[in-house]
Amino acid sequence: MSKVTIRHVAAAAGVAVKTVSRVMNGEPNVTQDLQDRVNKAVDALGYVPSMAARRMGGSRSYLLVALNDRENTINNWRSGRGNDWIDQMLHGAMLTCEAHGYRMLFELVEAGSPDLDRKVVAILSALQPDGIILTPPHSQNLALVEMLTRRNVPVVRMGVAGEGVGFGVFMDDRAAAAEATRHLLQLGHRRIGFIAGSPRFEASRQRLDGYRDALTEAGVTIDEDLIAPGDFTFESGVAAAGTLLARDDRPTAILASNDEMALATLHVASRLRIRVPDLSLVSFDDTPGVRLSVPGLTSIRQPISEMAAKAAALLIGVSRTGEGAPSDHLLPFALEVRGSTAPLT
Amino acid sequence: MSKVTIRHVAAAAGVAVKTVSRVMNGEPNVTQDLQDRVNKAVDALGYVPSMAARRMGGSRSYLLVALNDRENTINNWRSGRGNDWIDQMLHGAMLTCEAHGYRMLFELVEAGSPDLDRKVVAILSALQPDGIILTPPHSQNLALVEMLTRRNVPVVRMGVAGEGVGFGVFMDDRAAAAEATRHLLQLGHRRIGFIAGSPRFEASRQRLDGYRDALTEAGVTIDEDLIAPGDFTFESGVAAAGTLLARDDRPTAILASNDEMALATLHVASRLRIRVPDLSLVSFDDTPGVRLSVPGLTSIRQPISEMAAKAAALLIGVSRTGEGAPSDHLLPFALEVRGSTAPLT
DNA sequence: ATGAAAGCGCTAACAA
DNA sequence: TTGTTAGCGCTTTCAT
Repeated sequence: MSKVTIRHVAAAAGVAVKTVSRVMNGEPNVTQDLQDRVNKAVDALGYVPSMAARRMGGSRSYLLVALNDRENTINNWRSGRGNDWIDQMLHGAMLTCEAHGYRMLFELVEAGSPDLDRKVVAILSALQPDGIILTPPHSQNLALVEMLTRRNVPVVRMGVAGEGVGFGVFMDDRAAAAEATRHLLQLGHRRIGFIAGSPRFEASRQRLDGYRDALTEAGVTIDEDLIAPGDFTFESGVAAAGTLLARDDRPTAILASNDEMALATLHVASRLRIRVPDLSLVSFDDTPGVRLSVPGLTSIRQPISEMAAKAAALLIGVSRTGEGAPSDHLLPFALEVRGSTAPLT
Repeated sequence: MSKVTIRHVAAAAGVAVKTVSRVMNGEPNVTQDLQDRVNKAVDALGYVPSMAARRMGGSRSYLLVALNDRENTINNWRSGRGNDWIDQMLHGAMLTCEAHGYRMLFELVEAGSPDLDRKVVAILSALQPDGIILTPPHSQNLALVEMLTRRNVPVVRMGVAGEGVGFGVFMDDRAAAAEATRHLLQLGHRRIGFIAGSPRFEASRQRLDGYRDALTEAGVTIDEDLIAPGDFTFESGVAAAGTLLARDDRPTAILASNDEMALATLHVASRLRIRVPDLSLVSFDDTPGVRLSVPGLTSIRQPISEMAAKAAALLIGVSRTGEGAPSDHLLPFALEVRGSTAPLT
C-alpha cells in the first residue's frame, strides 16, 4: 500500500514491466487486451509513476523551470507590492503543465550577477528540466539563451521575440502604448503626459516608442517635457506625476508605463485636488489593484498567463517529440477601459 | 562537461564515490584532507548532485509540496484578483527551502472533492515529497491530515492550530479582529459595522468573535443588524456595504473581513458620496491593493510569509533529523494604520 | 576513516 | 507484439 511500483502493477496484470511502461507512456505496439489489463491494475493499485525514477531511467524529467529575476521578485514580496507577473505566469504555465503530466518549478536568479551562468548550470544539474522559461529581464539575455541552447536545453523567452535563438512568446508593447495613446487622443486630449518605465526592461523603450508613434500619427507635436522618467516604482511615479502636474500647462491626460506609477499619479492628483478622470489616466499591466482603485483605471492588459501557457506548451511539445525549430508567437493585448479616462472637457 | 556525476568527482579527487557523498552531505568521519580534495574537485567540475538520483538512492527527495485550494486559486487568477496568499507563501517557503537545498512545488487540489484523497496520494506517489504544507481550507481537513500522517508524511497546517495532528503555524485571528475593533473604539466610534467572511474558512468565525469580544469588553451593545454576511468577494462586499450604509443610523465605521470587501465598501461609499475616513474603514489581509487605494486602508497584516517560512523550516527539520513531535507556532499579526481611519467627528 | 557493492523505480536498447 | 537486461546517479548497507 505504501509504495506501489511498476513491478507491482506488472505482477498484478501478469505482464512485463516494460509493457506497463508502454501503456503508461502511450507507446504503440500493445494489444488492447494487455492495455486493459494494465490499466485495470493501475487503477486498482492506484499506481502513479515516480517522477524521480522516470528521470533516472528515461530521458525526460517531466519538469519545466521558470527563471525569474531575483532582486525584483524579492523586493516586490518584501515591500508587499505583490508579484502579479509571477502570479499570472504560474496561472498559465502550471495549469498547462498539469494537463500534460508535467510540473513547473520556478527559480530566482539575480539578473546582473557575474556568476549567473554558474547558478543556472547548478539548477540544470540539480533539476535536469526538460525546458526553461525565461522571464524579463532574463529573456533579454542573449548570452544566457545561447548557453542553454549549447547545452541542449529548450528555451522560451517571454516578453521578447526569440528570433531563432530560443522560442519567443510576447506581445507588442509598442502597439499597445500606441493604442492607449490613441484612446486618449480620441477623447480629445492633446497634452498627454508619459511616465516611462525602467530602462532595464526592453518593454519600457517600446512603450515610449508607441506613445510617440500615436502622437506623430495624429499630427500632435511631441513635447519632450511631457515625458517623465520612472522606474516602475510607486515612488518614481509620485516624482514623475509631481513634475508633470506642477506645470502651468499641465497635461490633461497621463499614460503611465505601469500600474504602480499610475496609482502613484492617482495619489498625487488627489493631493493636488485634481479629480480623475478630470485628469485622464491610463496604465499598463492591469494588475489586481487597478480594478479596485477609485476610479478603476483604464489599463493595458498583458497576456501573461497566455504567454506562459504557450511557453509551457512549446517546451512540452519539444520534450515529447524531441523536435521543434524555435518559433515566435505574438499574443494579443487588450485595452481595458474603466473610469479613469473621460473626454476632455 | 555536459553531465558531471559523483563518479567524475570521485575520480578527480582520487577517492571513493561514497566519500564524495559523505562530503556533500556533511556526514562525519572524513579527514580534513579528503574533504578538501573533494571540495576542490566539486568546485573545479561544478558538480551539483541530481535531485532525482538523490531521491532514488536515499530516503529524502529534498522536495516540499504545498497544497492549495484549487477552485479559489484558479478563480482568483481568472478574475485577475490575484493570489496574494500564494505570493506570500512562495516568498516565505521558497526562500527557506532554497537556503537548505530544498525545493518547493505547489499543487492545486479541489478542497471539497470526493477523490481528494486519491489526488493527494497521486501527488505523493509522483513526487515523494519530504513534507506537505497545507493551506486553508485544506489545513482544516482533519481526515486529510490523518491520512498523510498515516503515510508518514510530515504535515504543517497553515492558519490553524495543529493540536498534535501535524504541525500548526497560525496567527490569532480573533485577537486581530479585536485589536482592529479596539482601534475604531479608541477613535470614538460606537456604531461599527462588520462584514463577515466566507463561513468555509475557520478564520471568518474567529474574526467575528474578535469583533464581538472588543465591543463587549468596551461595554458597547452588539447590534446584530450591523453584522453583514459576505464571502470575501468584491460583489459580496458591495452588497454588504450597501446594506450597512443604506440604514438611517448607519455605522460610522466598518470592519471588513478582507481587503476586497473593504475596497468594495470604498466604492459604495464613493457612490453614496460618503468620504472615507468620514466613514472609517478597516480591512483584513493587507494585500497590495490596499496601500495603493486612495486613501490607503488601515488593515490587519497577516504573517503569511513568516508562517510559510516557519512551515518549511519545520518540515526540513523533520526531514533532516528524522524526527520532531508536532508543535504549534503562533505568529504575530500587525495592525497597519493608514488614512482610512480617523476620529469620529 | 574509507571503500565496494547492492539497490531505488523507471526507460532504452535489445532480444525473442 | 512482448519481454529481458542493463543502466541512470545517487545513498545505503556492509566490509575493511
